[in-house]
Amino acid sequence: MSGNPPSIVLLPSSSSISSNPSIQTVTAHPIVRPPIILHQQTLQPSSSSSIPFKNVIVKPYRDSIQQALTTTNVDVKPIILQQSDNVEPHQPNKRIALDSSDFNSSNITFSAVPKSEVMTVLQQTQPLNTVSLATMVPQSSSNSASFSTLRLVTPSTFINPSEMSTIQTSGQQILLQQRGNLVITQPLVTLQVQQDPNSAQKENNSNPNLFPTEQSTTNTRTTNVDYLPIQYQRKPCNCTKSMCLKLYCDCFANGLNCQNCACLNCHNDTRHEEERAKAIAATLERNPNAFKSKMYKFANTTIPQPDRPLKGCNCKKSSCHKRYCECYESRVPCTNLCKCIGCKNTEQSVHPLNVGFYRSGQPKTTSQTPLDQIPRTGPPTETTIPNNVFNMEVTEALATCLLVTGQQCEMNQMSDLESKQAILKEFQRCMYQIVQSALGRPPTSSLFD
DNA sequence: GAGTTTGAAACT
DNA sequence: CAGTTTCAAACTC
Ligand SMILES: [Zn+2]
Ligand SMILES: [Zn+2]
Ligand SMILES: [Zn+2]
Ligand SMILES: [Zn+2]
Ligand SMILES: [Zn+2]
Ligand SMILES: [Zn+2]
Repeated sequence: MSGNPPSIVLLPSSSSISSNPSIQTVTAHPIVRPPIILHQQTLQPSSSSSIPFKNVIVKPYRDSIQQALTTTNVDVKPIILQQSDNVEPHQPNKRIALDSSDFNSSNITFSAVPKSEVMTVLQQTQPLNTVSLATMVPQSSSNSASFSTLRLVTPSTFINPSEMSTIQTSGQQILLQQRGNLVITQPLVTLQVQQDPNSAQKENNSNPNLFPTEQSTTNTRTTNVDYLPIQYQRKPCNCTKSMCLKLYCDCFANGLNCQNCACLNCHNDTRHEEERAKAIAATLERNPNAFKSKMYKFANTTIPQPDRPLKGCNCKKSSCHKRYCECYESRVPCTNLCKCIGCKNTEQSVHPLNVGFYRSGQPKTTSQTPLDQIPRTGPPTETTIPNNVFNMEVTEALATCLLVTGQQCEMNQMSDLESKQAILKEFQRCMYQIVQSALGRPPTSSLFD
């Protein structure tokens, strides 16, 4: 309820930077595979064996800091602070009645662009239904648009310097650790083109992966990713025989050029555009839906993206409870389109925290998961926040902010310690914004400090 | 890290 | 279409 949707702008509290275009990229393969939250997380009392830390290397897609990720329409539901007497402590499949009846669609906006610009941009793009775009960010923190930092709602989860987010900036690399349901992933920096007839086809290395997705147009370069405006593809492929020009290759399947991949004989790069184009055409001919999101996975789109899966799985041995299953991997329950045998991937079985993970602006769920049921290692809290707060989109935006901060640190030649502190602070700031938004709080409740 | 299992994509 | 092969990733040890 409550009339107008608040919007929250998350932008890196930029400090002074000088545009230093020459940054070299470290070529380490990102290890990113967002873990699926399981039900019976055995919460061992803080031991070595409890929730394992996984290292996630956040690595910039492109070198310079000139990146921005802007996302609109993130899911946010109005949420009432309340203690969690409502929920069974440890019942796995217990879900809270969800009434999707009325949700307050507030906006969260992450961006590496000064606030003012973001706003403008948003205004421009909104009608066009474009969500993300990349912009050059000069530097210049706008008029001290710094958001302040407050206390986090869940202090236990973060800011535990020694054990927690080991953030190291070394070279161009930021090493984070993942904990609980917070997954830091490589920030997306697929430049997602705006509808801009001219600039789209520039030769600046911006966006090599354009994909024609409409079957209508034979092979026109649609300058626009109609269906996949935001790409979550990060994982490097390891193809050896497909030349990364078949759907076997995830990079190709997601409309991306291979980058930082370990593939052999890869032709899925800008140097084989012609061949690649043919491959795309061939693939589309085989299956016109090929590059549409088969499952929900990449359904965070603005345009026609089908609201339901186009296709089901055919699992026979995995009970659809392994990541072999595309439905499970996409964190959606199996549907009647699936021809699986022995399926256990039901509405009930999907952990609430996984619901809508890959959906942008995923609004459906009003259910909450008490923080003490969120897998983590710290002590419980009485607060609850809506599910799906840390979906892929939000997480990615968060990661982008951190990355930008790290790069700024480098450019300013800050010491390691300073950098760590800065990034941690940025993390804190972002978290605060996210939580605020998750709680349905108005945006600007920021204070200067 | 090597070897196996799995199911989507490709092929016939 | 259906049946088979190929493929790269998920998984196991
Ligand atoms: Zn590949
Ligand atoms: Zn690749
Ligand atoms: Zn490749
Ligand atoms: Zn399945
Ligand atoms: Zn399924
Ligand atoms: Zn199934």
